[in-house]
Amino acid sequence: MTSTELKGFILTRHWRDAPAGTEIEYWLATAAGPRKVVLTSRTSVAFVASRHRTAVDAELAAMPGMQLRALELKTFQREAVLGVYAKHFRQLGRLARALEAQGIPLFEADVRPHDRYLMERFITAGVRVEGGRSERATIVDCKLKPAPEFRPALKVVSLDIETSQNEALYSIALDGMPERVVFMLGEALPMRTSEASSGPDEPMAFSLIYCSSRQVMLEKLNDWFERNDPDVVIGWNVIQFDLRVLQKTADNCDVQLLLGRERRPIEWRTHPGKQGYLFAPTPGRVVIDGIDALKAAVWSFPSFSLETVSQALLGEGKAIGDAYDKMAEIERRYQEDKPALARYNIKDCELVLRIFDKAKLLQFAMERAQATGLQADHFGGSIAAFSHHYLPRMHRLGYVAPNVGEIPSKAYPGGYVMDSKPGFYDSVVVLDYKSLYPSIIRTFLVDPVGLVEGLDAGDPAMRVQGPQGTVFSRDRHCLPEIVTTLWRARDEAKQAKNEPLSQALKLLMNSFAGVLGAAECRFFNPALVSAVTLRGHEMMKRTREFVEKRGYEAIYGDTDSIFVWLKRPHTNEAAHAVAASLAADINDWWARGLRAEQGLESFLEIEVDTHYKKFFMPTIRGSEVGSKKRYAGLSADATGKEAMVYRGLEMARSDWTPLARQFQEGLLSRIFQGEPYKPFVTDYAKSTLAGDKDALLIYRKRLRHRLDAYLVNVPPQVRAARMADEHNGRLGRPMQYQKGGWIEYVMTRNGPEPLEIRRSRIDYEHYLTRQLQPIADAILQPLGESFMALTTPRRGLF
DNA sequence: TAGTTACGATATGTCGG
DNA sequence: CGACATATCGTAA
Repeated sequence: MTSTELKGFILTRHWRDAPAGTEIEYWLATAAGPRKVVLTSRTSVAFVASRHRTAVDAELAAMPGMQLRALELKTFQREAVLGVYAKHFRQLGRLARALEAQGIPLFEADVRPHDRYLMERFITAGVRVEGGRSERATIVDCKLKPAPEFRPALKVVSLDIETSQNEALYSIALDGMPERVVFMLGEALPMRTSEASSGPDEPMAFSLIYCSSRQVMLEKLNDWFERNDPDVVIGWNVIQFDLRVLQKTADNCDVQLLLGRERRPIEWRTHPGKQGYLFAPTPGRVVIDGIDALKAAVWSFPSFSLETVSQALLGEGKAIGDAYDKMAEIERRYQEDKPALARYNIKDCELVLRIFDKAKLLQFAMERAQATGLQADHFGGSIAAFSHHYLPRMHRLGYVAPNVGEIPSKAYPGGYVMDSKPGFYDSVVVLDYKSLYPSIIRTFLVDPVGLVEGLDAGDPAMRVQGPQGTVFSRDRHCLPEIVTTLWRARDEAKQAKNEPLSQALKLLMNSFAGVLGAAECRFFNPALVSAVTLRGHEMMKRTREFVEKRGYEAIYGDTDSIFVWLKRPHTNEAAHAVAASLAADINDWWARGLRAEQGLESFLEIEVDTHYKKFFMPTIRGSEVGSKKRYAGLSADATGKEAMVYRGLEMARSDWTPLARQFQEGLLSRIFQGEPYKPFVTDYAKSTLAGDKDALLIYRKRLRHRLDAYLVNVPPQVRAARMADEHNGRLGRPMQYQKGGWIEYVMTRNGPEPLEIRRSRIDYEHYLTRQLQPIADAILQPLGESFMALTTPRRGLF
């Protein structure tokens, strides 16, 4: 009964309506192992405008166990509200629907009990457990308090399966915990002498367990999970493939798949928007997919296949050819060499573990959960994270949250993109505003409640004028404080070299302006988000004036950055010094100006981003007008370290061929380094035509839609994919592209042909005029040259 | 278990000559 | 045939 202090990290959360009232369940990871926290008989609350009391009373007559109470709260329309208290959370949903039919909004009826409990106590992930009754690993009716710093060591298992091409389960591998194992369908083959002597003699560091049926495999899997009891399950596409196939297999052979704690099943959900995308809530365990986690942490790779990512991060893979070779090889090993299939299977588990380690994905997921208030395996969720932070603070200012859809959707401006001045330059420095939108929110007090309060702040001195006639309260707001807290936490994380936390906080802050512009967010308001973006426009224009008054020229800028041409070549040190002093002066100028003119404290902070010793800004193709979002440069950091930078150009785009990208890189680097470039152009074209670069001709494009959804026109990648799948059909192989995906093809004299069937001759003319010439001319024309002139042998020359 | 707008390039398909 | 609109992809921030 007397509890020593227990701290935990929330792994999963759940609610259910029990006879005595709503129950909330949290699974925690603690230093002493997993604990289940159950909070019983919880009352749920929603809000309704007091003027609808009669209508609400009429509805409640048929709903026992609900109560109304007048509260000191109001809506965004500044109407007084009643609290509606329900013994069962589901009653609130029913009431909301009944009232909606009468045009009466019920506010916050969609905030789920387990989230509500946490947010109102400022808990995100780390908790301290106080009081309650303990029985073994379960704690009932305790209190949870925030313990933001608590991070337990989590037990992680990496799971991977192998199947036939039709998803018939062959084997299951589990790695990362002491009991490393592969469950294999079938029985050990008697080993032939030749195999035993020629095969690799390595000892298997895992147990290979043969199972006589899939039913047995799944039962052994269930037992393994119960015995080893991991906190976290990781894998590669693990929910959409491995767990889905395991569940399907279990359903087909009439056995239960029980991977949750207490041998509970996965509670499958489908994504409301993304067709066919599954969620796999698993009681007590967090399921983290490596691909989703990398994307959430804004890693970028040419492809997110396990092979590509392990090559990029670990310098190692285990490729056995293309997808078709891979399937054939798995089939062969299953038939002829099961130990080899097992090794292959567990090797994937190991790669995933090492990728998680290398990219610190588990730390990122935990820090993100702590920062956002979302469950650790819930990626995306910007809107939910905003609500988690905003709702409790808003309640304390006396407001209830609006419902989604109160404000009609409307277009609003985004970032300001300056017209560029095209050409080649020496010494261009880039200054950029650090976390621009969060800094605007902090400085100009942009806030949903602030906008409501600004309407009738009696004292004009308590208002801040925003763009388009908006007015914000100077002292009643939430978002600026939330941003300030996160900003400080991020500075601390940086100091402590906690990169995952710093990254998580940055992403969270940057999502705040975005969600105010998302119609699915309850705080959506075009006026509010415009107040942020238009401030940004104004800042960019004023920054430009400042820079030009100093005698420099702004040649480009995008949203939060300004490209300043120093007008003559500077040494790297000199350029960095000029940039640093410009940045300091701009920051000082904002601070003094905002204080003097509006009495605001400036959190605007411009900083030196890059010095480009050499810089190239192209024109729009076939025009003299400077391009936007496309440029290249040779950067040098403060220590003098140089790097080529490409933004938006073909070099930065995965849908251009390697031929084109290598050409652009070769040409620009020669020009930037002051090396001869004309022979390069001539030779490159010549060797392309000679077939020396045939390995570089492959286009790789995504099919973003189902193959049968391309109706209006048929782009090359779709033509290639249709050919490939017809081919697969003829061979009796499964179709690869029907639901979209990635396709690789080359351009032949008979049009695009997928890699699966390359029979026609290469269309070199296409590669010359469509891949090399546009790139060459964009670069050469400012230099008074052209691709044609350099690649057409002139008459009379020889 | 839904953050955003701004921008550019190519290929396709239609229309009028 | 070229002018033009639009579909599609991928990217910057």
